[in-house]
Amino acid sequence: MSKRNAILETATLLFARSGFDQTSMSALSKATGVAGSTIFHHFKNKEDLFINILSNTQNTIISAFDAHQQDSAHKNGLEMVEGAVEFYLTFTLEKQDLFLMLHRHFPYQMAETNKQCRESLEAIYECLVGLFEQGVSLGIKDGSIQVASAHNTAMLLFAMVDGVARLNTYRLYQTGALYSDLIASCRRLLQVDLEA
Amino acid sequence: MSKRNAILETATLLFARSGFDQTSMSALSKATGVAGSTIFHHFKNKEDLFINILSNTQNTIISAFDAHQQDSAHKNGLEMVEGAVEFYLTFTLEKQDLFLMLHRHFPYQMAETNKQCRESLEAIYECLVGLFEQGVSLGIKDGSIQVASAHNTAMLLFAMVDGVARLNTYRLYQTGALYSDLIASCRRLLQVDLEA
DNA sequence: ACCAAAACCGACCGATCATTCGGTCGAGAC
DNA sequence: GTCTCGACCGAATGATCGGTCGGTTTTGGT
Repeated sequence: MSKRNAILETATLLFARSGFDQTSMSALSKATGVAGSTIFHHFKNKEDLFINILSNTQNTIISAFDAHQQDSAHKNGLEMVEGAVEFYLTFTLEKQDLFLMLHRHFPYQMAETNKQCRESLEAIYECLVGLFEQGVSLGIKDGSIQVASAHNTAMLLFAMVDGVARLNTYRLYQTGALYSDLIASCRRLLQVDLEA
Repeated sequence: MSKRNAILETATLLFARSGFDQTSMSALSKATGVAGSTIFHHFKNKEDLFINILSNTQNTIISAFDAHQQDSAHKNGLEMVEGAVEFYLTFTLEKQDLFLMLHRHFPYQMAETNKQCRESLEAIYECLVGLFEQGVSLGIKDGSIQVASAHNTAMLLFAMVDGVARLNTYRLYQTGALYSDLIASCRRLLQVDLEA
């Protein structure tokens, strides 16, 4: 692997586990096994390094979500949403470090001054919420879901599902036991009447 | 106000808005209007300062929640939960800085090495989730709520409500428009059948 | 009025921070 | 064979960090 990619990979891990400001460039250079100045040869500065990481993260997430949408089959919108919830939970476990990074505060702080950072974050969230929203919209059309607003409902679903994933990263609660209740709650939330 | 309290108040604001590591003691001393060493006269070190802030936060939140429980009247568990959701949203807006601080990552990071920090955070979350859980338990008894597990349901409710509040702090979405949908979603989530 | 204790301060410390600089090295172009 | 250029490195930079120290002021009890 090129040193540039090695730096990106190690930095992703360190930024996720320790945070942006808590990770020093010297710690990163040691962990990667390159000289400190080599990092600055490949990246303009520390912030630019993170922007590159975020851009990679964006690509990773978007292509994984696209792949899921093409692979998955569903007989109606409600089932599509349920599949999306399951996929999201599995994906956050699979890519724990990426979501640990996205659940931190520094990306959103940087987004307030850095345009590229904001654009990447918006693209990521548009992808995340978008998957839910597509399912909800489809469900409204085919009658499997009864809600007022597809977008607002998708946002609330996302807030709940991501909130559960986040409780995991904080290590205050074991949320594994919640997963089946979570799916059931989503179904209740989306349907006025249960048709067995 | 005593300088000690002035330091605590200013530090709460700075830690919330800029983060723990991003707030330097010299910046804090300037913002408070005291000498840098005065802070270390009142607090053992920077971490101890935050522990004191968190302890104050714990007291603030718990007494506000106790006051709400004593003041509010409700005819059944479902209404109690709805009142709790409304109260939580209002409270997070009222005490924006406190929740901005609690929505950051550094308290949970510190909790992994600092026992007092962990205990305070657990007490805070027990209070937050507890309010929802009491309502759900009551609702299960009086029949206004039909769910399997009071605790798990309360956790999911909390994850959703707090997730919406958090989206606000990230400034990626305007969540004000979500509030009425949020209440409606909670009601759907808690009831199998709607009885008008 | 006096004194001990607590509050407070400016100056200073070593460590660490992100970043820069001058230069070495090896691969590909001609 | 030599010229060029990007990858890479070790050492050094000034700034800033959390924290300490010795001494001064304020306060409250007697």
